[in-house]
Amino acid sequence: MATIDPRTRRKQVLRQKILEVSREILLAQGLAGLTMRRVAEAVDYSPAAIYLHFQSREQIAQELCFAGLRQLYERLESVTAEDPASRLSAYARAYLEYAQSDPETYRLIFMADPQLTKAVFAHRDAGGGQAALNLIVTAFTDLHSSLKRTGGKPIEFAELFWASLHGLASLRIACSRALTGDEFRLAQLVTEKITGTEEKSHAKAQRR
Amino acid sequence: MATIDPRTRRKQVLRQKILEVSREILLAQGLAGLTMRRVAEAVDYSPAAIYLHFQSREQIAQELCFAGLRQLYERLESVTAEDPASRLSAYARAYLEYAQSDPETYRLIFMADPQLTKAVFAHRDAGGGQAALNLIVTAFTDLHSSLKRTGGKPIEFAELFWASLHGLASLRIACSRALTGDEFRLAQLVTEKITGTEEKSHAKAQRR
DNA sequence: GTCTATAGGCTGATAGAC
DNA sequence: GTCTATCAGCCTATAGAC
Repeated sequence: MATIDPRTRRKQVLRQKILEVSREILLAQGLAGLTMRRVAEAVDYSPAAIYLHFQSREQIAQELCFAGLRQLYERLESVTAEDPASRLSAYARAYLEYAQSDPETYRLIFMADPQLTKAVFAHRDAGGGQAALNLIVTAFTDLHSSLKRTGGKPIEFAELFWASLHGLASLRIACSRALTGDEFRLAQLVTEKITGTEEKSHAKAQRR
Repeated sequence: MATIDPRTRRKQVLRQKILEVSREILLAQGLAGLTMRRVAEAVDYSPAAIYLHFQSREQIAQELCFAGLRQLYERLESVTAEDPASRLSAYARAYLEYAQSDPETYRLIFMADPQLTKAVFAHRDAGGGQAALNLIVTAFTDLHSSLKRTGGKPIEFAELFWASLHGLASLRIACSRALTGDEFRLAQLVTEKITGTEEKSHAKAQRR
């Protein structure tokens, strides 16, 4: 498995470098600014050389999405709170922090191009998308069993939670003026509402 | 005010027709497919003629956004329920129905291009964006006074409500597979959670 | 007002020399 | 592997004839 062949290695390094500069270009200029020519110029090769490592511009975009979803998953996975409600509260914060940290990748994954989004979600295993949602579903399962609730499936609550966070993140990205409130506060609020933990959270807010 | 001059009239008619075909092209091919050449071909004029009615492609896109926001506002405004919680429930449905009825315009307004979104929200008066949010803010004001609640400002609840609906609508548009649940049901659920009217709504669900 | 023609760009992707 | 050169196409916007 370990490829020590220097030639293969150099190729992998260049491939990685292409992805790195692509992410920088994406961040600075958006998807429309991500052109093969610009990528080539940034890694100091000719445009044709890029095609030795990636089949198309589309494939570069897809790999950026996968990398982004992995990062998002890592942020969620690093949450350690045991109490399910606290865990969901931390997920909310982590989710918005990710979107804020790399808004253009977030936009690429969810907003830029429906074809791309569909392709990315089609082979979910390649990214952390499904894994991330699973974390949230598990938290709601834990929450409901701890509260002995019966109404509503955890997957529904998880999707609702996710949609709310996505709404906050994407409105902020699309137009910072759209929301006058702080999205972290709004996320905390919606988490309380969906988990039904308003009373507890006031004490928690004091502790902070 | 009434311009009966036939020349002016013909000009207005053509302008309107340009917007109509633009919306059709947008729906079929997305923003990238909306080019001056295609618009010109669809109205059977030369590309140059379009510039007599619109300064640029960007301006056409903006006017489509304004028209879309007006339509969204009309749908919300036609809601008549007096009880604030029921009104919000109906707003949720109307909002999702609008997004579903014209997904590419919805995408254009909120997802396609941050510059465009910012421009549209910058002169809000031109569209129904601010007016629509005001309806929701009013409903939350009514709700809170009827419930004699003190915690949280109505504008926060309104923005949260909006963001949740936008999250549902935009995830559905970006990737129909992303949400496994029915978004109307999820919207009903989040409305109940945010308004805190879960008990009532069960009775309501029966009545339907 | 409407046309033709065109300036002046940009793009993704490939063929073929080295 | 990497290059140069290029194909084949797209685009917005404008100048100037009619």
